[in-house]
Amino acid sequence: MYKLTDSVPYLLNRAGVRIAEVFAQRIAEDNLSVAMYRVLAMLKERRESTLGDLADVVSVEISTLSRLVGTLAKRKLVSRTRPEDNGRIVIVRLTPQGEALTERLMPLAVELERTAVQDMSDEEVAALKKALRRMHSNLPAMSGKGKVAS
Amino acid sequence: MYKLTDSVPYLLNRAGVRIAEVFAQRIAEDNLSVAMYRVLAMLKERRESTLGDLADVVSVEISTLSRLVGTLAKRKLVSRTRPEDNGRIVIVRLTPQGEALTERLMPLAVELERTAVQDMSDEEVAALKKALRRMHSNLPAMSGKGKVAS
DNA sequence: TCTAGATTATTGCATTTGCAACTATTGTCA
DNA sequence: TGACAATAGTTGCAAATGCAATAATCTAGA
Repeated sequence: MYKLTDSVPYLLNRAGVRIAEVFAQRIAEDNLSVAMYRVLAMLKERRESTLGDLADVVSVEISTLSRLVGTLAKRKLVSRTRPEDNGRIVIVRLTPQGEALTERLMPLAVELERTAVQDMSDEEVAALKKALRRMHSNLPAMSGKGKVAS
Repeated sequence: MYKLTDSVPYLLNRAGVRIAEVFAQRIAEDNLSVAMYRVLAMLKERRESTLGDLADVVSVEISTLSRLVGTLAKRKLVSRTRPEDNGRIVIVRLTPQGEALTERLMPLAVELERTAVQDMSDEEVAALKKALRRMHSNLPAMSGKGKVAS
């Protein structure tokens, strides 16, 4: 029998919102949002990325990301380049300052995660991550809202 | 070694966003948002609730919820009452129409959940839920943003 | 080669959201 | 009892968000 408060989507959202709230507060003094942090951390991981790829990774609309990257660029935390061999895409990279900031913030993320999973074993955490990845891949990506083939 | 794309907060957000997107699309024809559905489903579960309690359950700001419940009330899906013995609080209840709509939508939520966890065993799903609840309780509630005692 | 279509990002616009301020009511304790 | 504090909800306002439309570039087929 179905109960909202025992359903996976609900519990997922609840945990996700809370963890994001806590992290948002920690990075607020640097005037960063959680999405901004994810962009920076992603670039630290991959060195460079296009807007579209970043949008996929960060799970936000590309239009939102365009503006978000714009403000990061204004603050000299990232650079935006249109390659000569491809004038459509925009390559985003960390600046040295962006990299320094990211390195300073990552330990906070590590600590937050440790707090969140504090009473779980390594196996439990691994199972959790696996489940989260599975659910993501079990659901359609649906970029063009109500689109069914074409 | 830390990797954003292997961190729990990131994976949590990614799965949560995607599952919410899919559900949002399914209930869009009824002009409902996911938060609205959660309010309705919560009231179906508890019969009645105050705004503050609903805000906690649904994980949104009470100001947002106030407006959200306002539009639900305008559509006659819920009723708002200030009890005579307590003029501060507002009791929200489902109307018959709201109940009918909720009953119609709940199977969609069930099916979505089934799709999301399709390749997991009952034990795995139970462990997932347990982990999600734990993380939620492991993190501070922080209603008043940067507040530390007083 | 030239054109129609696809891809990628940006911008306009309306909606949603959250924080802060405010109102109203209730609780407390001197 | 009376005043001050605490609680509950609403509203103003600015910021963030998403969708749709647009611009610019690239790709592919005739």
